[in-house]
Parts: sequence; C-alpha cells; structure tokens
Amino acid sequence: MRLDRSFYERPTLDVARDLVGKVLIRRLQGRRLAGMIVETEAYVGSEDLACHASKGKTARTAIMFGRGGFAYVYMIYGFYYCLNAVTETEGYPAAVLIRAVEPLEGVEFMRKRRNNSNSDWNIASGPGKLCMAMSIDKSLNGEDLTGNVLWIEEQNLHPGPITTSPRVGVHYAGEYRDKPWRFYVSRNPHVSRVPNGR
DNA sequence: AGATGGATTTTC
DNA sequence: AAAATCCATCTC
Repeated sequence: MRLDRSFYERPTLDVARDLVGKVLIRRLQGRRLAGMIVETEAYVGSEDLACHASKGKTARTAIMFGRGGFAYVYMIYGFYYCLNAVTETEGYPAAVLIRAVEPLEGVEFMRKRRNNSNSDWNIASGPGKLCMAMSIDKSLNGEDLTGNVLWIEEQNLHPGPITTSPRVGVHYAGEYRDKPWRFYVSRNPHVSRVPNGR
C-alpha cells in the first residue's frame, strides 16, 4: 500500500523514523526495483545548519519549501546522488535523506548497476550507492512520490529494533552536529558503514 | 582495522 | 572552497 501525501506532511522526525521498514520502489523500463529502507536522516527546517535550506530559498532548495511527498535529489562530491523525501507542509523546508535500503526486488539488476558487487550488503548500503543501484539521478528531482515512477510502500515488514545516532558527515553544523536524527535498523548489514570521525 | 587521498561537479 | 560519498591503497 502506497504512502500518500498525508504521511509526508507530518513532523520530519516522525516521518524519518516511520520510513524505516517501508519499501522504496523504482519503476524503470517496466521493471520494479524495490528495497526495504533500513537507514534515514532527518533535515529539519532553516534553523538546522546541516539542512541545505538553512542557506535560504534558492534554486536548489526550493523543492524543500513546498509540500511534502516530493523527491529532492542532488549531486554530491561530483560523483553521487542523494535521494530525499520532502516532508512537512508548504513553507516549512525539511526532508528525510534515504541513506540505505535492503534490496528486495530486481536484486540482480541493481547488482549490475553497482559494478557487479558480489556481496548483497554492498549494493545499496549508502545514499550514493542506493541511487546508483536504483538509477536515481537529478532527472527525478521534484518527482511526485505519490506517482508511479518512484514511491514508497507499506508492506508490513518487521525490520527489528531501530537505533538513533548523530547524522553522518555534518561536522560543520555547529550545535546541530550531534542531534540524534539518524535512524537505522540495529545490526542490519545493509546499513551504511560510518568511517571514523564522520 | 583504521587512516589517507583521489575522483569531479554543483553550489553560492 | 567546500560538499548529507565511495573506493583503492596504504599502514599497523
């Protein structure tokens, strides 16, 4: 059952926690790629110095100021893309970064897109990896997550206990650096590996 | 197991 | 100039 707009137009921390255990679906050339979300991060409003919207409303961040339930996709480090689900209502800029999924459908297709990774845990265990595996790039920026290209479903899966931690790679964010706004499934191998000092 | 550096483009 | 990353390649 597909999540509707009312799911996304709620407080971002609630959405981030509730997205863990849901299933991200990508329709591509008549094929269905799917993975259970095992790791998310919340980026909450213009006060949050880790949130891109803290720099104000620009061409890049405009999508986050709109209604919830749309995709915010951006390129990072010149190589990779990151996928976010915009949250909250019109005028409040926030989003949830989808950091990792456990592949469920189209696994071999995704493995190929990931340079034939031989280990399943390495296919989508990071925000850049999952975009590579599921063929998500900037052409999906602004995509309606209640449509039939990219969406998230409730499948009543039981991922197990959820842990929180500080967000990854936001050392520059001052007092917001240590907010426990990362949510992930404990001991799930498809969660991203976090290097020391990041 | 942990640290370091390189690839490369978008952003303001 | 720095970035919501990933990977290869060192070192212990």
